[in-house]
Amino acid sequence: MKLSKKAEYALRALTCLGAPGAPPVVSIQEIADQANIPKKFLEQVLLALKKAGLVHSSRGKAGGYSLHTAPARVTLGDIIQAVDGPFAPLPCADATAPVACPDCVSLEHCWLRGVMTEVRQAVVAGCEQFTLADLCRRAEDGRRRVGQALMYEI
Amino acid sequence: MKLSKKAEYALRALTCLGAPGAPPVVSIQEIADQANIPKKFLEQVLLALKKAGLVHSSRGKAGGYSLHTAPARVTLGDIIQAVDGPFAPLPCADATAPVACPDCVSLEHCWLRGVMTEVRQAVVAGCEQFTLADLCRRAEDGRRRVGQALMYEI
DNA sequence: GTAAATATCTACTAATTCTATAGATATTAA
DNA sequence: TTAATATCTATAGAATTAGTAGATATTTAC
Repeated sequence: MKLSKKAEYALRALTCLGAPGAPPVVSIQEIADQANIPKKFLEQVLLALKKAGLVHSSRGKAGGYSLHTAPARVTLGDIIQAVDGPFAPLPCADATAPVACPDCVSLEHCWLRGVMTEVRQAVVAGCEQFTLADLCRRAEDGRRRVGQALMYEI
Repeated sequence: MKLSKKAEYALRALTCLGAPGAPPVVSIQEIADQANIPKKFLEQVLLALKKAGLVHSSRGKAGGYSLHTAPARVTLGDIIQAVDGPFAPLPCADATAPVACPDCVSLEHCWLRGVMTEVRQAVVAGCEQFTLADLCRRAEDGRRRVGQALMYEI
């Protein structure tokens, strides 16, 4: 129940791309600078976001990243799961590919499975309340109060 | 977003203590055997549960552990937080002792704090749907279908 | 009062996961 | 052809989680 650095960086990077006035394409280096993220680590984060279809990339000179989906259609849950993998308190409570836990003889008889499935759903619902558009708006509000230098303040 | 072994063992141990027909006091050794938990690790789990006021212990011959609170008044959230610490996606979104995150200049200006606070509340709500009594009932149902040997099947 | 069974405490080791870095390669535009 | 960029694979370092070891304190029964 703790936000990973990967997820934190993903949120910062995406709000960077979705910030009002942001250029249409932003390089890894620029994102790393603005959002205060180790560049090589950010690479991996952006790759994951790309794999999940959240960003688009272009190579070569003047290349970089841009949002692939409208900020209002991307939820906080989408972002976290893109970099950290699916929410699943137990292997048997995974939404799409449930498998039996090591100590269990079968999925069906696990007495925690139903419980953990509902917990997962609650987490997902909690994360789907918020869209990237919300995050960008909040980040912008924060910047207005504190100054442009703090783009990367989470 | 993954249940720790500590939490898993805590759930098994407590359902062990709260099982219908369980003796009023159960030793660590007996819990470890019934619930298939490494004994020395279980020690630490039970100490944490005791510190959180969920179980009571007695030493000496015929000593052991018993539930301190009625199963219907203990939630899944209480149990997980007792062994894993408070739910807090970010340090600034802790329910009782919020502190600024490393990259933040202050709590107040963090644009993620409000978001993560609501996410935490959703998780807590998801975990408070279930009480230890629910878990014990589900575990008992599972045992009836599969056989007493599978007490420890999560 | 002694022995046996128990919980408690402190410390350590092992395994795993998370975070970050390194370096080579491919692509694009000027 | 060069410079700026993304991509890929591998690895190192740090932190957390999981598990183990051994000594100590407490209680009951005899």
